[in-house]
Amino acid sequence: MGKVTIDTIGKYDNQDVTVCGWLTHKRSSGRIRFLVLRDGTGTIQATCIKGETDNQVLDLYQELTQESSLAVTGTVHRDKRAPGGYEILVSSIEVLQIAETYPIAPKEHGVGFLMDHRHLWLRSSRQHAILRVRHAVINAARNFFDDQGFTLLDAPILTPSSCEGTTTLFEIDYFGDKKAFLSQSGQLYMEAGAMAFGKVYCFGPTFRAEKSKTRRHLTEFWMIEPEIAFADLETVMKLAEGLVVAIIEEVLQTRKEELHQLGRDLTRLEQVRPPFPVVSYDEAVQIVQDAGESMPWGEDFGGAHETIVSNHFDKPVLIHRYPAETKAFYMKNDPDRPEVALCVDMLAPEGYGEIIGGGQREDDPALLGQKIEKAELPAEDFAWYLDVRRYGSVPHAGFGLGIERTVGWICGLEHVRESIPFPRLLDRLYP
RNA sequence: UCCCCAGUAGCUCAGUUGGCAGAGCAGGUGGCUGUUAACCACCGGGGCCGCGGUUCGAGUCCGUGCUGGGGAGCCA
Repeated sequence: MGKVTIDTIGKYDNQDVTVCGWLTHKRSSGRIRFLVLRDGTGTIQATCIKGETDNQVLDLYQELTQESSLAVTGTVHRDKRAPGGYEILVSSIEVLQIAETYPIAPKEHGVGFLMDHRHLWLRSSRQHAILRVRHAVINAARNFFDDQGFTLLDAPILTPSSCEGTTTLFEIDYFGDKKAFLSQSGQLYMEAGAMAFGKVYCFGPTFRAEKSKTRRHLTEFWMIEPEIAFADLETVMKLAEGLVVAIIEEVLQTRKEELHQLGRDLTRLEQVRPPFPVVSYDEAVQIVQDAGESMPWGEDFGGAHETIVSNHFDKPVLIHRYPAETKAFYMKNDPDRPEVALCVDMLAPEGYGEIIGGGQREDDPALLGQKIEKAELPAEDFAWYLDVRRYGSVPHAGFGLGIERTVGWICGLEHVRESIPFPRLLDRLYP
C-alpha cells in the first residue's frame, strides 16, 4: 500500500501505509514513543515501541523537532487508546527536514504574536477548522447561484473612480498620468452585467481604506454580489434569505466536526431556517428606542444599535427601507415614500452585525443623473453607468454578502481577522 | 482621527509602600513498560520598548515618542 492521507486511515486497518506530514508534537513514556503527525486532512499518532520498532527509528525519534516534515511508514492499527481510534505502528521514517525550533509552542500565545506568524499559525487546528468552514461557505454560495442560472461575471479590481462615493479608497498610481482605485464593490459592473446576462454574480476582494479598528473590519475582504434584471426589493430579500439558508445548511452538513472543534453552539445555527424576520427601518428604530436607547429617525444604526436589533431575534433579520439620506446614491427611492430607499440589510444574530447590504437600483436615467450630481461624483467616470439606463432600462436589484463576517458569525469568532487566510488590517500588512 | 489598556527570557505572564529581576511553556540533559498540550528532576537564557526627567537608588514614579490590543466614527 502506498501513500495515504490521514482522513482515510480507517480503510487500511492492518495494512502497511505511508503518511506524509508534519510532526505536531511527540511524547514518550518508558519503552514507548509517540509521534503525532498532521497532514492537512487530520492528525494521527505514530507509535514506536522499544524492542519491537527498529532501533534506527527509535534513535531518530530523539532528533525530531516540532513541525519537522516526515514520511512515516508502518502498519495501521485500530486501538481504543489512540486519539481518532487508529494509530500507525512505525516501521520506518523518512525525514524530509528537521525543522528549526518552531516559534508557536503548544500553549497560549498573544494575538499580536500569532498575527506576526500568520503563515505558520495557519497550521494550527483552530485555524484549519475556521478556514475549512470558509471554504464551505464560499462553495455553498457559488453553488447556490450557479444552480439558479446565474452567470459568474467578475468585476474589475482596478477602477477609475469610487463606486459609491462614500468610503475612502486605496489610491494607486496608474502609469503616471492617471490614478486608479482598488474596488470597494463590484456592484455597478454587475448592473451592466445583469442587462447582458439577466442574472449575474461576482465574487472577489474589495478594499476599504477606512481607518477602522474594530473586530468587524478588514481593509481587504471578500464579497459575493448577485444582481438581477427585472427584479425588485422583495425578490432580492427572498434571494438573500435563500442564500444564507443554503450556506448554513451546507456548513452544518459538511463541517460539523470543525464547528464542534471551535466550540460553536450548533443549536444557534440550526435555528437558522426560513422565514427570517423582516422589519422596516421604522420598526427597527422602535426596537432600539424600546430598549432605552435614544435614536432619532433618520440616522443609521451604530454597532450597539445593531446588536440590540439582532438580539431581538434568534435568526438573521432583514431590515428594509432605510432613510434615503443614509444610503448610497444608486438606491431607488420607494415611490410610495420617497424619503426611504428600497434597500435591505441583513444583520446576523448574536451581535455579528451586517452581513448583507443591497436593494433595488435607481433605473430612471434622469433621476440617476441627478443623484450622481448631488453626490458630487465626477460625471465622466459614471457616463457608462448612465448608459446602462439609457438603453432599455429595467427594474433591477441585487446585494452583497461579506464572506468574512459570515464566516465569523458561523464559527462564533471574536474577530473577523481569523476568518481570512491572510488578513489585511489597519497597521497590519505582514505577512 | 478620538478614547481606553498594555509593552519584563523565544512565547505567556508575575514582580509588594521605588532597594542587586522570577515562574510556566519552548530549548538542552537525564529518568519513566501506552502516552493523550504526558509526567518528574536538573541546566542554559533577559536587565525590563526608545528618549528625557525625579531620586542616594527606577520594571516600579512623571513627561514624551513608538509599537501592539480593544472600542468609537464609517462600513460588509
